Amino acid sequence: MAVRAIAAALDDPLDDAQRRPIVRHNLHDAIVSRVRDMIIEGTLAPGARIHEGHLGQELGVSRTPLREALKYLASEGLLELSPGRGAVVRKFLAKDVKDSLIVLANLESLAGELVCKNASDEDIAQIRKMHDEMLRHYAARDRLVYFKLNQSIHSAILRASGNSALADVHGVLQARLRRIRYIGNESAEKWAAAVADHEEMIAALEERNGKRLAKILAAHMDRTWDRVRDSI
Amino acid sequence: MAVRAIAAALDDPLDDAQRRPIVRHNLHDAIVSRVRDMIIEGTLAPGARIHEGHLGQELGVSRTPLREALKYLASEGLLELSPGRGAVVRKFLAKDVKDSLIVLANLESLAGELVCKNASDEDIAQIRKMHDEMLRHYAARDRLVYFKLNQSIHSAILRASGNSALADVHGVLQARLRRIRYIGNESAEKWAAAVADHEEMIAALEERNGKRLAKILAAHMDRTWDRVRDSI
DNA sequence: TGACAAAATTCTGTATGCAGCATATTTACG
DNA sequence: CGTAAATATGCTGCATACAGAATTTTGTCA
Repeated sequence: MAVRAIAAALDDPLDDAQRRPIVRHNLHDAIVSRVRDMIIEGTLAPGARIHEGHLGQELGVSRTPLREALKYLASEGLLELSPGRGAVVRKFLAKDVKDSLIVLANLESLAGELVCKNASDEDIAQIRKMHDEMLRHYAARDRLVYFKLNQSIHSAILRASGNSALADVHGVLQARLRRIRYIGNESAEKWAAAVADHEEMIAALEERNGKRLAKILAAHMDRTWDRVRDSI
Repeated sequence: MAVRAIAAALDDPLDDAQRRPIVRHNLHDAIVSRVRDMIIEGTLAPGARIHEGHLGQELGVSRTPLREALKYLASEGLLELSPGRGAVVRKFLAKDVKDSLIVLANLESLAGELVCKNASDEDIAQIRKMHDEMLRHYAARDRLVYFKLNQSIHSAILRASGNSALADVHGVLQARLRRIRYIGNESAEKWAAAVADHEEMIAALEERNGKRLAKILAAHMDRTWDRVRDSI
């Protein structure tokens, strides 16, 4: 199921360094995750044409399952297919990014209201745990792990909202922007502001104040635009 | 690009009777549209397992491009992939439908505000044209053409909003629900109420009253739930 | 030297074949 | 006669091979 695959990848977005070899069972999912990560990390640069032969060799798989994975990713919007010319890594223009952030703000806002209604206490505790861990990595200025936890928190909120369609489309948009948000350098103040947003978030969530959480999430997304606009 | 393919299919959702043969150029898109239509029309029933050999033979293509199309549709959420067992037409539970409608209401609401700001006069004139034609087919009680135009109007509003990410995710959710909305029988009164909604819609659009249009679209989507809930 | 045309190369698109797994059927046994 | 094991069948997953389109290279002429 699409949702699961996306959700799984969201939990483990940017694995550092070199990759474990492709697993033998469920090759499709493995290739999809790997290529998705390569796009997000920039190994496959935006606008770059994908050479099926080379990439297949690099991953140690033949062209057939690789092509299937490429079609899958094209449907997610990470690749574009031009007939006769194969797949190209999609370039996101500034407008695409801004448009996506507007939609994300809306979706997260809705999720904020729902999660306060529908989340179990364990869900919230789990999110709080991630939040605390994220704070530790903020204190250590460990940007990569911070980023991964940040994404995981947002995904967890969406999942805990109980609306899988919502989590699904959110996952697609979040995946599209992950690279840009990752490379988007934020100054110390902006980073601090983002952390402050998260503090408010978790507070609103724990008091199950849907309206407030929705507002914070939307505003948080608005500020994200300021953080990434220069890196597009 | 995913968006284009979806948008194209939205314009021509349920072509009646027998199909033109698969075109030779751009086989991928052709197969994707055809299989998507077969799912929407119910030729491929929800829960049904897809037999690659048979379906390929029926469409006159080999398994390779067919499998690629199946992965693509799985990413759209119309199919589910289970390793070793191939693709199965996704079953939408009542909750899935309701969840999707909630998200759709939100997205269309946002689109309503945007379209009043961003649409060109020609865009609006075009939508008005579709609306008038839809009314003629309502008068003739031609449910199929009415349905197609209805869907096209919603898609056109989304496209005219100028936010492609928004139109994109809307397209995915709309595609998932198309079959259910199509078979959802509405009584004469409910159908009339839907038409009345559309009248209000077009009025709000023409006076570019974003708030009003957003409200109408959201309410329209809420009522859709009543129309389809029994047919799930 | 630059531009155009033709040939050669490379890459994509599709079909086919085979291995392995899942399922259906048969057979053996309680 | 029912249940479980064993066998047989069928289907999916993957690799490879080939045809045709796209691109690059080479050659020729102005």
